[in-house]
Amino acid sequence: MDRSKALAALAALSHGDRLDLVRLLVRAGEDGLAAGEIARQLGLSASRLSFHLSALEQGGLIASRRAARNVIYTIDTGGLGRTIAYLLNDCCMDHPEVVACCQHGRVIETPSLRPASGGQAGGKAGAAPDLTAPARES
Amino acid sequence: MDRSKALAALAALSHGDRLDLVRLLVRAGEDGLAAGEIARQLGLSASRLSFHLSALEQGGLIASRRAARNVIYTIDTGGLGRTIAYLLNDCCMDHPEVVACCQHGRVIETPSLRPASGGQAGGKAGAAPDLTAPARES
DNA sequence: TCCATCTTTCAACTACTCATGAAACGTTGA
DNA sequence: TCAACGTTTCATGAGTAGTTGAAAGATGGA
Repeated sequence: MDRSKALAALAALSHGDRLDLVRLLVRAGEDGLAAGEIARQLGLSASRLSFHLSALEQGGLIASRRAARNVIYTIDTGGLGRTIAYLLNDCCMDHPEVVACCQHGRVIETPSLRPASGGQAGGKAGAAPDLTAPARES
Repeated sequence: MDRSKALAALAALSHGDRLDLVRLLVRAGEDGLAAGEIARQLGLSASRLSFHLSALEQGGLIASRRAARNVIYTIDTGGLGRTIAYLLNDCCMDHPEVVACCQHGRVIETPSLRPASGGQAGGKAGAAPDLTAPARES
């Protein structure tokens, strides 16, 4: 992932409404949600939502497809993952403490989430040392 | 990590100069770098650097300490890790594909995951997410 | 104490992002 | 083809971030 793309993605994520939007689309899974439905759930005007959606799409974080009269938006898990990977890999250069902190945030305390999937990526669990990891405070 | 803190951190990261600054401080490790040295290496004016530094400090991504005439800035690995963890955990809800992409991005070099569309998201697939499935093209 | 060095703060300006409502565009069904 | 619906784009104004140079604050050495 190149720098400008990562910057666009980060800029897109640094807004409360758009963070909510991402969360909503992650929950929605691959079915996605129509723009109107998103606007209803987040309480946004159509034009404002469209503005946010285009920011996220330009940042490579969501994708869209037309379905009849609706435009369905879905989360782009690849783009999201690459953005986070960019931070970890390119920016933080896999700094052990950052990675550990990150893993603790993920492994410990996984609340009752239901992103529609079975379980959370067991990826790597015990790998990380304690370090400073304040874990997430929720 | 609360939402407003995460937003401040993400906003701080969504600027090229500040991303370079983070990278520089990660490299510098816990010894950190003096503001003047940072300005020299990044080719920034003193006031502009100070502006960026305060944005990063406010976002909880760096810390500072005085050493004689210099102010030494160091990366806050905890803050950085918590920010990334917030994205993964709270926002993406540990979506298997995001996590996988993220892990691959770190270990290998971000394989060519299909951006959106194709995604066979763990959506409602039911079975455990095929974490190992996507990448691994080598 | 005075001066040199390093860093931050301030004021002014530009440019951009955000928010709002109206209009335009694309699609569907009659 | 026309009307209805869902969505995006446009025009406008307000607010905020970014940039620059000058001035002020903090520290150490003579």
